[in-house]
Amino acid sequence: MNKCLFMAQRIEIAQVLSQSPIGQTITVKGWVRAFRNNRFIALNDGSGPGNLQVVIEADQLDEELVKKIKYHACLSATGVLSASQGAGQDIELLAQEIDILGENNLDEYPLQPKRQTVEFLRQKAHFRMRTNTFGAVFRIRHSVAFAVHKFYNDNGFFYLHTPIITGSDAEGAGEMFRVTTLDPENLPRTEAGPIDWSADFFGRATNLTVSGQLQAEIGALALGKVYTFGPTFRAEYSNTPRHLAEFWMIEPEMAFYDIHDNMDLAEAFCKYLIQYVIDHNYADLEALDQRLQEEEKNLPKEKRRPMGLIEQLRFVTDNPFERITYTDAVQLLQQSKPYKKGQFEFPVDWGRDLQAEHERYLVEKEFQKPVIVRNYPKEIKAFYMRLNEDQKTVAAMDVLFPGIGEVIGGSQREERYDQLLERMHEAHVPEEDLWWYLELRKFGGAPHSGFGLGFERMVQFITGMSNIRDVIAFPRTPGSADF
RNA sequence: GCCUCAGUAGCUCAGCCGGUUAGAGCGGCGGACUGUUAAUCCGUAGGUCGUAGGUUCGAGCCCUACCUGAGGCGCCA
Repeated sequence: MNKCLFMAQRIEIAQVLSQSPIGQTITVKGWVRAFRNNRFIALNDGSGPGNLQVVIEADQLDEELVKKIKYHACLSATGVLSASQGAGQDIELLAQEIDILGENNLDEYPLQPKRQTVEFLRQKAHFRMRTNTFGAVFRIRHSVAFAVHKFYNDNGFFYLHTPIITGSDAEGAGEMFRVTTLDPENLPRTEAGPIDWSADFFGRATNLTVSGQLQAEIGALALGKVYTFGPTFRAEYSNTPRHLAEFWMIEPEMAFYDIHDNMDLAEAFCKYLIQYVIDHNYADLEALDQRLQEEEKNLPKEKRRPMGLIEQLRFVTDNPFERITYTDAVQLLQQSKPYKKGQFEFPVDWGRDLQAEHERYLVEKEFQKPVIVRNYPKEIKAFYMRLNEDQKTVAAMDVLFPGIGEVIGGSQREERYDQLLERMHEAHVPEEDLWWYLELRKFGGAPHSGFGLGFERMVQFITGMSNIRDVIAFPRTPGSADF
């Protein structure tokens, strides 16, 4: 833990616990997690999962002040750090001075010092970060975000900010949110009747981005290796524990990378993020691991996770991802037990997309580790993916993780002008909208690849949180945009 | 968007076959407590049973619609 220069006359509890400056007089500030026996305060300031025990002499403090030491009240404590006489902790602060910084009214405060459901806490998003679980989740989320930048910076990538408002709606990545300043009560019309978007702010119809990929390709074909990391918006009515209307996505794009280079990068990237959290947030992981184990105690064995959280993370970093082609995956599925027993709800045929149940079988039963499926039929994939020599498949790849499914989708891009144009026509993508995308191929194009990683899905996997709404501070989902 | 399940005190839940005044634990409030670890002990308050209709002598319980939440599916990251 580095010393912070901007400490506002206090020392952070994470630093106290890691350095144990016994004998020194220090000031800590934080929120009360428990007040026991009129004497012991468990104080947490969010700097880490650990609490500092603050010991008071109640008869030496003002009675009114002691009454204000309540659950989740905020206070400042100054005293001498000492070895603890109690069994539960090594050190404690013998307080000489206590200042209440923010009182709490427990009569109306919704949180309680006990296990509360994530569904309840989600409705109290302004308080939930004060709990052990969400504190751990959001410290880890920060670490993953930081590790993203560190990984790419250390590997020679340039961070490219792609636009959040975009005029292109030709990407086919889902329904978009319209951005407009027009008055919905009084929309300008052309003489023929439709809405006149040329009268809108940008002189054209605009939307929130569903992907920065097409713009990232511009960067890759000039800077070599770039990545984007920003918010992404999908106006899909997706009501699942794995979807958000507003989420964060990381999209690296690399010149001269083929599909295999792309898969190598994707695997190394996933492993790096996980390893970074193991190295920097181990105590938070332990807390989440323990929470999951307690939660699963009451479940029947077959519903429990096959591994503990940390065990599973290590398993992913220590083993190569399985790599198979779509064609092999279909064969494997057709030879599988659930297929033969008719246990799959959806058919498995070459040319159909793999369903969630099929992906789960591959990842959780067949291989029991992350799987990268590549070379999908061109009909079920996007127009910009590179056509393979068989003329039937494209150089697409999906990285599938246990529990959360697809965490990465990517491809080698079609760099051949004529091929791309043909695919655009087949997919009914208007070429006049993407004239610049086509020109990239016309003027000094290059083979290149890239992928998109769903940031929250990765955080979900690393923290073990089962609902994606619990790994983003303020989730946006259909019908819900509170806070 | 489709399907399934749930909604009873602040939270988590029980409530039999439709039958008197709806219960528990935790939390809150009042008090005790100087070595506690989700502290403990004593006392106490707290409910329009999601909403609106309906069936019935009688509805927390049955029926219909709606709202909210969760899970599954589709779409995907």
